[in-house]
Amino acid sequence: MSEINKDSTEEKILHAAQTVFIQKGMDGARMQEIANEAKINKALLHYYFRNKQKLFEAIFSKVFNQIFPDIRSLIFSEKPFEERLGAFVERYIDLLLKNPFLPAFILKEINRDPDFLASLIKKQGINPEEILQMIEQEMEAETICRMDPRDLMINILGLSIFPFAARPLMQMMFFNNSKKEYNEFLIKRKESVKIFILNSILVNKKQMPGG
Amino acid sequence: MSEINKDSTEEKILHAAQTVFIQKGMDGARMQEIANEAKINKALLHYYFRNKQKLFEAIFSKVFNQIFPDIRSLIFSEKPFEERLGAFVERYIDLLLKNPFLPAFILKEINRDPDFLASLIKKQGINPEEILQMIEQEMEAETICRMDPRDLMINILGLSIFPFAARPLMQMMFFNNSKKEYNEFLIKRKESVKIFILNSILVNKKQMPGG
DNA sequence: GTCTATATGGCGATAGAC
DNA sequence: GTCTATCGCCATATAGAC
Repeated sequence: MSEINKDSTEEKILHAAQTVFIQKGMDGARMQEIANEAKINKALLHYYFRNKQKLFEAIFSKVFNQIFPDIRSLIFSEKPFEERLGAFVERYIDLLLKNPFLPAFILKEINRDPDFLASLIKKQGINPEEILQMIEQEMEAETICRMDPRDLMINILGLSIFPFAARPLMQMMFFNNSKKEYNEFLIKRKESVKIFILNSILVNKKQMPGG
Repeated sequence: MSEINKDSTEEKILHAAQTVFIQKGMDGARMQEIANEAKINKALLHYYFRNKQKLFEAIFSKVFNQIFPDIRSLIFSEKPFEERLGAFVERYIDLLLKNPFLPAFILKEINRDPDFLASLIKKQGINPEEILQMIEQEMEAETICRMDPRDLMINILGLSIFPFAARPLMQMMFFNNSKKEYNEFLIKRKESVKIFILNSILVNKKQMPGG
């Protein structure tokens, strides 16, 4: 029981590795830089994680499971669909605001090892099929427009994630490269994305920005 | 006049470098691999482009200018806004279908060198301000909902680009990792994204998937 | 467990013949 | 312009003292 220490060397390594890997990616990261960040010796990295690949996988799965949090509780509550969808968008963008580099990191590394990615998805409790079916039920009940549920899912994710993943370019093109303005813009998107989606899928209602 | 040869060594290098850089990124790419791909010697790469960074920049600007084609002609035609927007989405997704790895590549490398990115944007004829103003005029004329024009632009780009950038994950989660099905899905999105956006922004009209 | 020192290999880059 | 050979560095990884 005594070795459960949040400031343990292993924890320090994991924290440092996450910082460096997220900014530089697997290829760009250097073991020395991670060791510096953790304020330990480089050899210790190998003592704890054998090699760079293993350390990277530890970080990637950690981060991956973090960005796909248990959505189910939000998605499958008793509230009306639009409320659940709104809550999901808000919570998701909030998560990204707290971890703004995750999207670029995930997208960057998603191609590296498809098998590893597949294993992570399986380990994860989330069942995409289940969510798609739920969306289909809503369409059946005609509370939302009929469309491919996968389109809707990917639209929701894209609208939430893209502004983070493409931040440097978007900020430069549309915000005079002002970090402050772009941050405010991202916060406002918790509302505007919600409205944009609901406007598109709600049947027979037109929700306006002000109301 | 005689040295304008499309099969020149320089062309072969550029083509090979694009293939490798797009798949592996700057950090992951190896000069040797590019040389193999071009079926030339590694030393020739340095003879033509001095170093890896310069070669990468040549590829990145080439690709960058390719993915930001002269949008103006489409955006600023005489046709009604919804038609122009629809045409833009279609043409943009078509471009991505022909170059499916560009989005991931661009997003991956967008953080590397902000100054270089800025210089590319400036060199490019596109003036984002001009497009935003045009969108604002449409809102003024009440042909589309009032909202932050930058939101609309980023929504359009995100909805078009994200399914390509996040392909491995989306394909695995929602399409049983079927490449064929995902390709068909992407093609259908030329229509569904258009509908999704127009549904959301058109005032007093509700466009349905079938009509 | 943590360190110093070193092995080992790979990569970008150059020298120099042709 | 194109090649072979090689340099010099740097990054991962290991050996071994403490």
